[in-house]
Amino acid sequence: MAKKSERTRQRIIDAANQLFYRKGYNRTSFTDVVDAAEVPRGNIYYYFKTKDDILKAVIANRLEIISAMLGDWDKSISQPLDRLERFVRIMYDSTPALLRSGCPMGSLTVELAKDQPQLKEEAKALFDLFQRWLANQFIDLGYPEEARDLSLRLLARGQGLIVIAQVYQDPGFLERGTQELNRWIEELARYA
Amino acid sequence: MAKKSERTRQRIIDAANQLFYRKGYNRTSFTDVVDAAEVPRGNIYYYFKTKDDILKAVIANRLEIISAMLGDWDKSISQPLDRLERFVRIMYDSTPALLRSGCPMGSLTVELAKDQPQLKEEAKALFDLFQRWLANQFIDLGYPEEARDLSLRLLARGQGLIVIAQVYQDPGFLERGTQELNRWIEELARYA
DNA sequence: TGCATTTTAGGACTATAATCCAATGATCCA
DNA sequence: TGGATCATTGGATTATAGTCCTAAAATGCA
Repeated sequence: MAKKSERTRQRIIDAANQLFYRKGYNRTSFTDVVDAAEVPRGNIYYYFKTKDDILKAVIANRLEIISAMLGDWDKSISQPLDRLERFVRIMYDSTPALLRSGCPMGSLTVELAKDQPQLKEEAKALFDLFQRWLANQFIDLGYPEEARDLSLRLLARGQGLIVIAQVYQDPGFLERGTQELNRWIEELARYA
Repeated sequence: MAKKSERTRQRIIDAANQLFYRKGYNRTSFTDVVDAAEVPRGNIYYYFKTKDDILKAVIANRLEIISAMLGDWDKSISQPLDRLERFVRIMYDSTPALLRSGCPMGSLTVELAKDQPQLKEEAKALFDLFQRWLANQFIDLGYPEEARDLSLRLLARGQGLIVIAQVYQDPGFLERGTQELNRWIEELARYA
């Protein structure tokens, strides 16, 4: 059982993940992470050489979780239309967190895109994962040519809804916005 | 002539404004600002007691500039449809900066919204300014009831376009997106 | 011109950041 | 069981952050 150390490592990742989301990457300090993870100060360095390494591990962890989720959806939901609506629903279901801290993927990428290009590329992988999955659904829906553009448009509308809902602390706006997204998707499905 | 000191103050604001936009607020240091403004280290404290004060001055400065711009548009453009399209066009015209550093208003507010609520409220004033102006145009267009919601939707779509265009470094996506916004606005105008 | 106020100037100060180390303790296979 | 590797620990280290102070220079008005 090399499990004890594996669990410590995961505790660090989980704590960092939460902090990066709630405070932002650059405003989260090593001290914040070791305190939240309840790991002695020096120990964290055994697992991660730099703060950037922690971020990479956090992103890798998110990628795994999201991959698993999308895989589940692929298994449990047969129609592309329903899958797309499932995607929209997760936004609606996350309303409280989104109002508090924004989109975990969007806010992180926007933060890093400013002047940390390598880290931004890491974060972009989260977008890529969703984007490819969404594009596949649009292909299945009968839009092979437009799939990529449609997926980007859906992502963009989601990002915009979240930003404005957060700025104005308006859950109703998010709700109406996601409903409109569903209408848009259904329309696409109808005229496929 | 109390002008010399006024110009120094403005130099500090301009330098901070650029840096906050390009690097983000929290990653910009006092040292960055004094270096860029070419003001001796200690002197900046004569003008601003804290970094937060600088941010407030930067936001106040942006508000002035944007107010003036919107005022100009009100004067020089008679139709609400044309005014709305002027708004959309400024996004398209700013493509290079948006791809590099995102939306000056959106990225700042998203950064501060995470855990600097007072500063986030300051930044929100930028959104309010645009939002109210946009709502007025939608009122003039014949949508008094829906004006606020329409203005938020337009802001949201803009924010989404910018985020995705930046993530994927895709000016074409921004161009197509703004064109679609224009179509949407024109449709609204047609069926008013 | 002389005095009071404004502005400049550079460095000092404290706090906190990230990183690293060296000693210690636990664990595991030969 | 014993030696080697893995893991823990707290503090040391260095850099940089934001803030502040005091003295000098410049400026503007009486």
